[in-house]
Amino acid sequence: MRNVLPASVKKGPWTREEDELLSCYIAREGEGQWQTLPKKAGLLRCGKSCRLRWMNYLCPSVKRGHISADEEDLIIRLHRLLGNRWSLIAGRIPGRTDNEIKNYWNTHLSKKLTSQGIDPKTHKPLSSSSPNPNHNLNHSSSSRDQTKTISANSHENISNPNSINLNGGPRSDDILSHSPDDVFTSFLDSLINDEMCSEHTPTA
DNA sequence: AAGACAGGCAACCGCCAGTAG
DNA sequence: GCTACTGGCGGTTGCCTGTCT
Repeated sequence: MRNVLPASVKKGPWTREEDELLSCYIAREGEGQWQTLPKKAGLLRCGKSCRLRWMNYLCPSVKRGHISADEEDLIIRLHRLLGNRWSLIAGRIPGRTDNEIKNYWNTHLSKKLTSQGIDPKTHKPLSSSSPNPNHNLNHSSSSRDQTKTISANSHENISNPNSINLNGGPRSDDILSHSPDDVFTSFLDSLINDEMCSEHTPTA
């Protein structure tokens, strides 16, 4: 049986007391063990709810408040590269959570792009409806598939360094000496750099 | 002043991948 | 190899608040 919660489990907005209980417990015991955490911390919440609350609101590294123009620009660029991979996008923007970015995209940026005549899904002009399958990542596939594609590419690059465009990106010997996560991070950096270069130096 | 409406955001839900037994 | 469990993710919902009529 999965997701069978006791009838007493609480839902809805968190109270200040609950926040304090959760924060104190994690400060004392650390993160993790989310399934058993609520009971140990004296909370009537499910583990998932505790994790979400911590990750999106209580974690000290979370930066709350207005998203700057630079951050907004970065979100748009990353979304163009990654699609709806909010956790990946959030990972590139310090202090911002996937949920916050997802909400900001859905409430602000998608409308902003639409008002500029840009399809927020494909980042192409709304007038040209035919998607280009070779443009960066394949937006027609599901977001999870996109992750697989990106990951597959990045791992392929480990075994075959010649297949990666290293212009401005990581050197092949760096790739081989780094963990897969580092490789992916470097790969993403190179994609972003390429993106910015191509935007400022249009090709013939 | 009050009801209707829309926008923003916190939180929930369901699915999937990884992993331990 | 199979099963159950856990953590993580993206999509979606629904409440709260501000604005409009």
